[in-house]
Amino acid sequence: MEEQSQNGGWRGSPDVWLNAAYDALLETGVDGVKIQPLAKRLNLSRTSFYWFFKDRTELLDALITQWRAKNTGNLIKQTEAFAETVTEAMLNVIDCWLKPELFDAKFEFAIRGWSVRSPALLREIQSADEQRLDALKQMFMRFGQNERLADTRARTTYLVQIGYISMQTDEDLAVRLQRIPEYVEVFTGQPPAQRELDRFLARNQHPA
Amino acid sequence: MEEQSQNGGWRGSPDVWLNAAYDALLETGVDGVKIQPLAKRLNLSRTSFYWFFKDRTELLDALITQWRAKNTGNLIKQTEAFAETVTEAMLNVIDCWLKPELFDAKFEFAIRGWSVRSPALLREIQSADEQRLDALKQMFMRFGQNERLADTRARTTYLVQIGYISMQTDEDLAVRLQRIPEYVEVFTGQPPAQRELDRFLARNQHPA
DNA sequence: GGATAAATGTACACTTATGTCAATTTTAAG
DNA sequence: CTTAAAATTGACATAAGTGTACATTTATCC
Repeated sequence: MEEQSQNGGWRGSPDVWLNAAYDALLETGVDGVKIQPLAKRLNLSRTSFYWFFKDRTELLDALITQWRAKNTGNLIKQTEAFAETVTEAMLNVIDCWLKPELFDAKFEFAIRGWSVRSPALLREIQSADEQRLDALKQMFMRFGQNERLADTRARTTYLVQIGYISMQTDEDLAVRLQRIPEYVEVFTGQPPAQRELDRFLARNQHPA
Repeated sequence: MEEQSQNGGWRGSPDVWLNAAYDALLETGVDGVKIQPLAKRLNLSRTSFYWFFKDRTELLDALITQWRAKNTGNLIKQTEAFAETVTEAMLNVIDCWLKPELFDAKFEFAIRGWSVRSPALLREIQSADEQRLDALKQMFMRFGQNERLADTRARTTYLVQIGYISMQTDEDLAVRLQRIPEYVEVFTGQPPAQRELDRFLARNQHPA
């Protein structure tokens, strides 16, 4: 009785509209998130939307809430994961850029594009940036970097990822994995040990 | 007779509309570039726009043309500027991130946000990214880096900047100058010489 | 099977945008 | 002063979106 996703039942729900909004946000930016087009895609009457949400603003707020919940928490967790060396710690962080369940890059990009027109959202993003940068900086300092260099290394690590997202490159996993050893070397100042790379590849080479 | 920017003359011109469009693009993204609001800001009748441009699309195309002309050319020029060492070369590139006349970061950000909804524009941006990354890679290789590491250093340098733009941080010149020596070290793998920094600061410390 | 709540749909009123057309005003040139 | 080109404007037609009110359909609970 719990699962009733067959046909015939009610077609709409808050989640159905929210997921459609999420898709539209990623595909076309916040200005693509409009009730009328979403209704067309869902084959639902436009107005039945208002049974689940007060208005369009409430839907947009729900999107922001969803973003808030996901990306920042996981990244910080990865900076704190166990590691013997700074290169191993770096590889833990890089997991975020390869595992979609840890960090939703397209969502992140869409939210940033949206923030141009929403000062409130911009403030939220900048607070998230600060938290993430600080977590990375602490990580570098735990491995003996002085504060200024730790700060710059944190920024480099983080900004490369934000920049990568912003470039909207769509390379496959193999290509991206190739560059990892060099990135670790540039970000941390030293090359990763082979056994660290082996461990990293072992957990990242199953694309399914 | 050449300068007639007093009051009374014709108020509109292609440039007046294009500049207003540019401002709107930077402030609110491409969806803010609408004839009606622009007309209100310019205190002009909405319809007089059509005397200068065929339609909205032509205005948007003009914006893209403007972007194309500015950012890529200057960056590549800086990667090719004279330098004795890799750190000096890096400081030449960093000029782009500090001198608005060399690289318009906000414009770049707005264009990237726009490209989510314009496949043609996305292709243009990706071509620009390739050209810029290649120029940086060549620069690192001229100073003896092997190809793979040169590629990663080029990406790091470039992506940090794209990421920085995407963060929409608004730090003042002094704060940004402080971090430069560390960035040079991370990007190139070696710290810059003091006389190189002196030269760099000399040409970047006049904010006017 | 009938009441009831959940979900959907139709009709309406309103807003904001685009682009065309036919006047009208303004400037410069003869 | 006239005229013609350059620039501006208001009226019109159209499109796409928002949200409300009210009726209708669909499932569920007794």
